[in-house]
This record gives sequence, structure tokens and C-alpha cells, in this order.
Amino acid sequence: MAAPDNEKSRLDDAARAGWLYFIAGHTQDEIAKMLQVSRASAQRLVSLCLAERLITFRLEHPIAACMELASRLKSRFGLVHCDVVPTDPAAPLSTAGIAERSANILETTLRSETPVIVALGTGRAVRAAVERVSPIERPDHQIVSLVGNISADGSASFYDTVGRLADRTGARHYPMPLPFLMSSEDERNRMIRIEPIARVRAVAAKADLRLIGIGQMDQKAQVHVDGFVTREELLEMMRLGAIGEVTGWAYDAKGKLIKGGTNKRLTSIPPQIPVQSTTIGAAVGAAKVPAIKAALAGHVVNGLITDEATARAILER
Amino acid sequence: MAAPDNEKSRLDDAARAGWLYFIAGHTQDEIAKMLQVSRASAQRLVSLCLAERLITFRLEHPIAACMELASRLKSRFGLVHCDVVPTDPAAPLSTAGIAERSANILETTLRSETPVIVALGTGRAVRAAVERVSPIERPDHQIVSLVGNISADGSASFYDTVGRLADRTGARHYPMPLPFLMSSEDERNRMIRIEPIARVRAVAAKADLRLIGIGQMDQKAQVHVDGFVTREELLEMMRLGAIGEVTGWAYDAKGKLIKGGTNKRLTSIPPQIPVQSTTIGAAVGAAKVPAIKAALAGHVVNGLITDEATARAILER
DNA sequence: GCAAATTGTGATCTATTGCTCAGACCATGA
DNA sequence: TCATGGTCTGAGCAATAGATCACAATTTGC
Repeated sequence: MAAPDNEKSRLDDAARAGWLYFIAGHTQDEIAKMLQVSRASAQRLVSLCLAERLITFRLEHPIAACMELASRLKSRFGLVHCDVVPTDPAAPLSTAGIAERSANILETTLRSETPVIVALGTGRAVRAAVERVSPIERPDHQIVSLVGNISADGSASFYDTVGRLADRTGARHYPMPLPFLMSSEDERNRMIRIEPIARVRAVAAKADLRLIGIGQMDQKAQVHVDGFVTREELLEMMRLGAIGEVTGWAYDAKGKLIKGGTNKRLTSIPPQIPVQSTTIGAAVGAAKVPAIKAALAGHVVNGLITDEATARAILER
Repeated sequence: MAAPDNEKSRLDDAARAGWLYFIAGHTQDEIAKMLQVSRASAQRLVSLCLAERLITFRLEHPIAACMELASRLKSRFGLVHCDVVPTDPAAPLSTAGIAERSANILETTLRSETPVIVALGTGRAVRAAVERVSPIERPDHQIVSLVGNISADGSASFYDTVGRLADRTGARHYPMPLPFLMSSEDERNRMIRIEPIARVRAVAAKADLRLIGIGQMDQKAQVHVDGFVTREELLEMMRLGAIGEVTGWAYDAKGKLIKGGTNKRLTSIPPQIPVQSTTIGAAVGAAKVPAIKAALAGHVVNGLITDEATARAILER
């Protein structure tokens, strides 16, 4: 009868100490005096209270749920980085929130004094993020594009994220002066070997941070909506099992790159799978959930920036 | 639009910081790096999170309620000490819990190296407390009785708390070799002036700690049950407004001592009102609630040891 | 009944936290 | 435009908390 009694009174004391510490706000020294133990023991009681989960913390703020989701995503998929932002109820598909966060990541990385290489992929969130980066003079950094910035019709209208970001930092920048998709595999192979392009690819391979969008491969796939791939090409990829894409590279539900179709003619830089350097995907929306899930599960990316609603959907069975 | 936005994002950050600190268990330094602020700012965010009550602590343990009640009693009645112990559901009137606590107080006081004077009053809890004090050699302390230890019939059978406690400490002790109640006011006045008694009273007046029981003055009053006052005397005191007693001294609902009745013939040492030195009342039970309330409100005592059920009743309405 | 093992304790050292202060920054109004 | 008052920031320091160690107490196993 002695052991459970002792244990009980020990937990009682732990609870008392925890109460006095967290709720009444006393110092451990004061608590030690009150409970007639050494300060060391008071400290142990407080930790015991924590360890035994006698005391719990409740954060009454929408952010709390986001932090929780981020933490779960991080451990579920072994991510090196994860941010979940509150979903704007007025505009559930808005990229504003994730763009803000992404900009934050970019700024953090660019603030570094030692030279870094940042690679940018496609996606509205990535473009919006670049817009939100505040200027900082870092001429030693390098900004490189993972994806060609010339559309199918030959125009260079494709939004120049790399240039914009370079403007803000004074960094050297490497756009990729190539069409997104070549007309044949041979042509693609020739193009990516020409000197200026090879240089871009070499820089990109060493990128310290990649920030890319994650696209779904369905009827509303961004690569199709933007006119980079035709309806037929899209349908073929879907037939081949494509469920999502990063920088145009289509992958299946397990995060494996599709072998054929447009993947043979893409000029953009393929993701390393499994991903090595920090590669953060930014995406929101219910439609993208399967694509994001596959990217996470298949280690196409090792970081994610999304919103609360999307995060919940990803974690759902 | 800037101010509310800033403020909102500030609270967001505070919530984030609070989450990272309390729930994820990061240090403020780590949080500072994550949120891209100085450590000082991270610290401010964490305190803001606390100040704005974004985060709350919940203690999942019966002790929590007791601590809460003790804290409320303390501030409501301006007590220097208050302990509330869990009510034993199997024996709601048991003095075991409060005796344990009271013993603790006694031990704490007696552990002091500098000489202290401890005065003991009546009450089962006080007697039980003394029993639970573990021996400690402190011959420089003094233990003094506030109340005569000879009952009406002349026997000295009345439980000798002072002697017991002195046994355990080696302290000098001053029992009060007097009947509880004299037959007349004159006789009382004569008795308390005789040398040995006057000495006891002098020591008692300087007591650093008084530990006393609080009795109710109703049909089941302990002073009557124990045979110290007759039924008639009890009824007279009740007519005079007596609602409770400490060391025999009856007081009314406001905590004022009753002028007449047995109070004129008591040999025990009256409470100072308002109380100056630390005077702790120990009592449990629904029947004692009015007596305890009056003692607290009238500053008959400035400390209380009770149980959860009694504490709730005291605080009610 | 004794020795081993486990557990708890206080001393002491190190890390973390809270606080103060001087200066920067910003908004406001003359 | 510039002074003015208020608010926020980061540096540095003092207070507080946490970790480690050797040792003592207690329990457990033989």
C-alpha cells in the first residue's frame, strides 16, 4: 500500500507545483519554499507535472490549429519545413496567405551573408511570393529558374519571376530562355545541351532552396490552362497515371515521374526524387490535394506551404 | 486599415510564439530564429500571448480545484495562509487531510533554527496534526497551550497536545493547568493572575504561530459534546448570538466576541481581534461553515486549513 | 538478511528567460 | 519641414530554470 500512496502524493505535489508555477505564476524557488523541498525538487515536480500531462496548454487562437497541422504534416511526411496559414473564408483559393509565407522563406534565405542559390519553379503562389519579397542588397546570391520562360507560341510573356526577384536583391539571375515544351524528345535533348542552357542547369543543380508550385493534372491543370500543353497532351498524361506536376514534370499517385508523354519533351529541370536539397512546394485548394499528397509521399518535395483547409484534407485518411 | 492589420498579425505572431514555446517546447532563441525576430522580441511575443490570454493552462488533477479554492479564499478574506485539501469521498468529515497539512505547517515552523513559539488551541484536527509531526530536535522552541487542560470534573484527561508536540521536539512546553471554565468571573480573574498561569499567558501572547480549531456553536458544539459547557450554558451563548468558537471563546456572525455568558468565565486565551500574528484555523464540515465564515470575515483567524467541500461552501453566495 | 539496483536528493554549473535602459522609428500636428 | 510624444527594438545584465553529478535512501531479488 506504500508505493501507490507515495506515488499518488508525489503526483499531487507535482500537480500542486504545476499549478503554482503555471497558473499562479510563482518561481520555482517560491514553490520550493511553499512545498518544503529543495528548488531542485520543485523543478523536478514541475517537469513531472508536464511529463505526466497533468497540465495541458490550450491556445485559443486560429493559429493554434495551423501550427498543429503543420506539425503533423511535418512528422507524417518527414518534411524539413512546413507552414500552414489560416484559410481566408472569403477566398478559400487565394494564394495571398501562402505567398506571404513563401516570401518570408525567400527573405530569410536571401538575408544570409554567405552566397546562396535560390531556384524558382512555376505556380501562382511562387509569382506572388516574389512580389512580396522586400528589397535587400545581396549581389552575391544567385537566382535561377527551373523552368523555361517562353511559351508555345514563341513569346517571352511568361511571368519572369527570376528577374523580379533579382531586381529586389541585385543578385545574379539565370532565366531559362527556352520554350516550356519542345516538339520532340530529340530537340529537347539538343537544346538542353547548348552552352547557356547547360550553365543554367548547372547552377540550378546546386540550388540551396527550391520554391515551386504543385499543380494538379486534371481538366483544369494549370499547364493546360496557361497553354503550355494541349488538351490531347494533358489527356495522354492522365492516361499514363499523372496526378500532379512540379515545374511541368508529371508524376503519378506514388510520386514517381511518368516515363512518357510530355515528360520526354520538357526543358524544365526535373525534380530529384527522392528530393535532397530543400525543396518547398506551395499550393492550396481541394483540387490539388491528391497532387500534393503524392508529392509529399513520393518525396518530390520535402517542404510544404499550404493553408488550413488544404492541410486538413491532406491529412485526412 | 494598417493598425488593425498590424495588431492582428502581432497577435498571430504572439499565438505562434506561444504555441512554439508552450506546446512544441522550443526555447525563445529558437523561436526568435524561426519567426525572424530578435530573442527579446520573441520573449515579448510569448508574454503577450500570456497577457492576452491567448493561451490557457488546464490542470487535469483534483488538486487543481483545491489550489483554486485556496487562492480565492486567500484573496477574499485577506489570509496570510490558506490550504485546501481534497475531500475524502469515503469520509467527508475526516480530519485526516487537514491534520496532515497542519502537521506540515507545524513542521515547517519548528524546522526553523531561530527559536519560535507555537501556540496550540483546541480541535480534533489540531490533536491529529500534532500526532503527525515527525520528531525533530529543537530544544530552543517553546510550545504553549492556549486552553486549560483540566475538564469540569477536575480530571486532567483532556488530550495533552502541548506535551505531545514537546515530546517530539524537545522544546520547552507550557500546558495550562486550569479548568476550561471557572464557576464565576471573579474566580477566573483570580486564577489567571496567579504566577504560573500568568507566565503561560505571557508566552502565549508572543506566539509566532497559533494553530487552533474552529468550533460551531450549535446543538453539536464540541465544547458541549466534550462536557466543558452544559446544555444551558450553550443555549445561553446561542441566544447571545454565538455562532462559532475558538479556544472556547464564542463569537457572533460578524466574528465579534460575545460579551457575556461563558466568555466571562473562560480561562483560555482569547483571540486577538483583529488577529495580528499568524493564527491558523483548521476545520472541516458543512456544520462549521457559518462558524468558519464568521471567523474569517471578523479576522478571528488569518489562516485557514480546510477541505474542498467546506471551502466551496464558504465561498458560496 | 544482505547486496544490487533503482530512485530520489542537494550541490553546482550552465543555459534560458525576464527586465531595464538607451536609442531608433513612426505618426502627428504645428 | 521639423519638432514632439509615443511606441518599439536590441544590448546587456540579473534572475530563474534546467542539467549533471556524486551520493544517500529505499526497494527488490536472491
